[in-house]
Amino acid sequence: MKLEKVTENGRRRYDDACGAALGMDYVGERWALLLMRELLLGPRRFGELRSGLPGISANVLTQRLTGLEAAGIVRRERLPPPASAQVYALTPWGMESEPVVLALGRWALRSPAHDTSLPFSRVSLMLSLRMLMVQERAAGFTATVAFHLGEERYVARLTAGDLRVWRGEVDAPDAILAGETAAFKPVLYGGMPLAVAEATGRIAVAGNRAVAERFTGLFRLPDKVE
Amino acid sequence: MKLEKVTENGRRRYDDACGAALGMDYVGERWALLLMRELLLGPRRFGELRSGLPGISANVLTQRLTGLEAAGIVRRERLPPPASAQVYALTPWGMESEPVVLALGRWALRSPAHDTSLPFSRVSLMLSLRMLMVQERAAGFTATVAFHLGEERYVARLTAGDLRVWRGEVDAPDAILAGETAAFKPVLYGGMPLAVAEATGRIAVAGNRAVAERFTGLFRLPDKVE
DNA sequence: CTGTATCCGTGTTGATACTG
DNA sequence: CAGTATCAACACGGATACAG
Repeated sequence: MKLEKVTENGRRRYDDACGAALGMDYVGERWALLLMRELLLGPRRFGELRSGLPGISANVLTQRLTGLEAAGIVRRERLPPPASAQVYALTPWGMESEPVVLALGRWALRSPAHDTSLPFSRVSLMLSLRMLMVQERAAGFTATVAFHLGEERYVARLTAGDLRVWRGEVDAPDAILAGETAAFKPVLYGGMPLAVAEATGRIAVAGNRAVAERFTGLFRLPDKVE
Repeated sequence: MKLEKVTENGRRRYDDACGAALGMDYVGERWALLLMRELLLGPRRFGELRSGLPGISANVLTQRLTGLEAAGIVRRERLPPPASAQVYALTPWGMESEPVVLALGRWALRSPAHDTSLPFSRVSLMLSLRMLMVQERAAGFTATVAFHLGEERYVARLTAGDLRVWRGEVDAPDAILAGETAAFKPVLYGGMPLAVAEATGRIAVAGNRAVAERFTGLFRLPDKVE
């Protein structure tokens, strides 16, 4: 009987020199790529990861974190006192997986089966800015916009057509947008004017309103196929 | 008891509006992305797919083909008589997954665990040209090179920094390179001069030798991390 | 709160054998 | 060659219980 080769942990491998096959060895297990997605904007704690990955169970999350750490994609970090909590972060190579996540998202969103009403993590929302910005609309526009999503704070900075996004604070943003994740979906991807979301109280706008409105109009959900 | 939602076929979904999650619903199942890879250079028959996917079993291949067809990624086509055989092809949207495969490969090949001695399908070799061409080396170079890999024929055409690759024939290529897949790996990615592979009889060169040598030097395996 | 270690029901996977 | 049927192994998710 021919035995299939498995990894040290007993998982299945493809045994193929092709980079795509090796890539699927790493990210093809259930939850692995989404876990990496949740870390692309900065380190997260165990509980934060669980919140961003609805449906994952604690034991599976632990297994994935262990496996990705062994692969050199994730690293455990201990925050300095007094926080002194453990967080999980992507290694530099793990961070380089961002183009994979963005390309996969751009492609899949053209599926006729895409359902925008499904839940959407905060990281997904902020990552979608980089995934779905329309380059031509961004030409010649420079702006720093702070997003306050519930308790979490993110920053998006557009400079010379290059959009950077990270979790954290920023001094003197041009505008601040505050609201829950779901409130941003119609504004960024459904053609709803920012003023409407503001009038209904779902998004609060501070700072330069013109910048806020232009910024929120930079993005487009790709057309569906068929 | 809370029931988890599943697809029509009973498979697990992520139920996440994020494009990356939807993408993993489609390509995250074992073998799915590699199957798509095998179709990126043109339609293939059932048996050709099995050859390019060492280790897949017939029933799983059937399941994946059925699933990808239902998702609108793969299409069954019947060749016109006298061939009259059935082949599987990517739909236009399925073809758009190429950037995902290329990005995944570029990222994963930087893994310290990448093993170049593993098997490598013909499609993988030809796709690696698009995956790993160094743009700067291609500047100002125009060439059409035919690859004869065993029984199969591929064409790579470089024009204005843009490399196209497809399975098929071409009239009057600048050069023809003939050999087995394994013979090309050291030449394209191991720094072996084409002349050496030729001297050992592993690759036969016809046509413009200078074009052949410059062309084979356009590619580079990314540096490994750590 | 942050995990780890169980057990268990279920579905997915893949090897083998088999049919058209 | 193309695909189906069967069956065994195991990965997954849920539900605990439990440790630091």
